Amino acid sequence: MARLKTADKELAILEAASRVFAQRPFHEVLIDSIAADAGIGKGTIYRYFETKDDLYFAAILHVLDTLTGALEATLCEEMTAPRRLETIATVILQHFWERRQLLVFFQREEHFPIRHEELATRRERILRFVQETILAGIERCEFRGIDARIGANLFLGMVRSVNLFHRSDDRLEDLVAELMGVFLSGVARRQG
Amino acid sequence: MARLKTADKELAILEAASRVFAQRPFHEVLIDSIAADAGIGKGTIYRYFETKDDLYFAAILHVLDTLTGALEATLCEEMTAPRRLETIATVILQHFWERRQLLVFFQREEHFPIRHEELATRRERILRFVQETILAGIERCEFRGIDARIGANLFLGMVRSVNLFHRSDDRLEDLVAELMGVFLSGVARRQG
DNA sequence: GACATAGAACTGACCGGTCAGTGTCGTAAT
DNA sequence: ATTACGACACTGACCGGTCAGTTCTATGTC
Repeated sequence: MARLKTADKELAILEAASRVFAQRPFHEVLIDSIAADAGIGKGTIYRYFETKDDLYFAAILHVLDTLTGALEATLCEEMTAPRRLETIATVILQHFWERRQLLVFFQREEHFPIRHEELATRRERILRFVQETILAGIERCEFRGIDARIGANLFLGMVRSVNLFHRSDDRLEDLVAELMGVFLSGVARRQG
Repeated sequence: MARLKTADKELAILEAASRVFAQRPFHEVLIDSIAADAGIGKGTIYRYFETKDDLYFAAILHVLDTLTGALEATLCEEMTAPRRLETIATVILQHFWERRQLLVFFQREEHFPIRHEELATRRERILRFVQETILAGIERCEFRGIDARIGANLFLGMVRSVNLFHRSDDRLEDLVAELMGVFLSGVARRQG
């Protein structure tokens, strides 16, 4: 293997780790598998990460940061609130579509109560994209006055759920459309 | 400890296991802790369950089955579709309110692809409560014509999310109300 | 007396983490 | 251009602790 710059190698390890950790629960993942996946020696991993826990944790942060980056890149332009939410949902799901196992990282925090703070910050950042969009929507009278924090969490809950139920022949855009339909209009039949 | 009938003891082990497994990830849970929590000897556990994996798995099924039972018990009487959904949300969240860590069991399935079938059946049963309610709602013209399967999953996604974001001073009924508001009416401001 | 249990003591597979040995690179002296 | 050297990244066989699972004895319980 060609020699990599340090930063590149760390990234390669993180990528490998998130691939492997996404597929099996922590205790079934061998450091050797991650090393193999990254195409490097086991010992090298320990030059970059103190322990298996550290690596796991760093992998989660890596995934969340990548997602945040993708969101930031897409959301810079001006849009209506509904359009913006649709974009968020699409970016999140697209980001995980091929490697959708990674989406479990969204949900695993509870198991690491010690580092909960650090993770909460990352989650918070993603949540805030949604929350601020909802707030803006309310101000611009596109949305009715709901609790933006709760609304944002409910929205992300729906996005997450897509990961659990979608079938291989479902098309991303259809699912997003259905999600947006429910979130914007609800399921109740309009009176009259 | 007083002698228990076999069935009772198996139940006691399952209760203890779900308590303990709910608090820490699999690899941090010692069989000894479960035995201690159940107030029985370690050896006895192995009279009822083959391996740690088996026990873990049985604990998940136990939790899901208990929930299903609670749902069945509550949903026997006739209700409107929205009322029925509200009841489902309340029962699920109430069921996990004090021991909400257990809800992670909902989400861990993916990591056990081997037994995925068995778990999928249990999940399916809970999903069906929602799905059938939605279908009935559509038939009775209480709901507009959405894809009931997708709708049910989105609904459960929201319910699940409540578990992740609620704060200690949030009141269950308020959260359910907000959830139902979004699911029934959406967040968009009604025109006119 | 037959059987279930507690729980301590035991065994050994397993795997996280280490480190001595092996490249690989940059530099500089010739 | 060639050689030599110091620094350090990398490797993977190996070590040692941990804990799932077993066994066994004392202690009930029926």
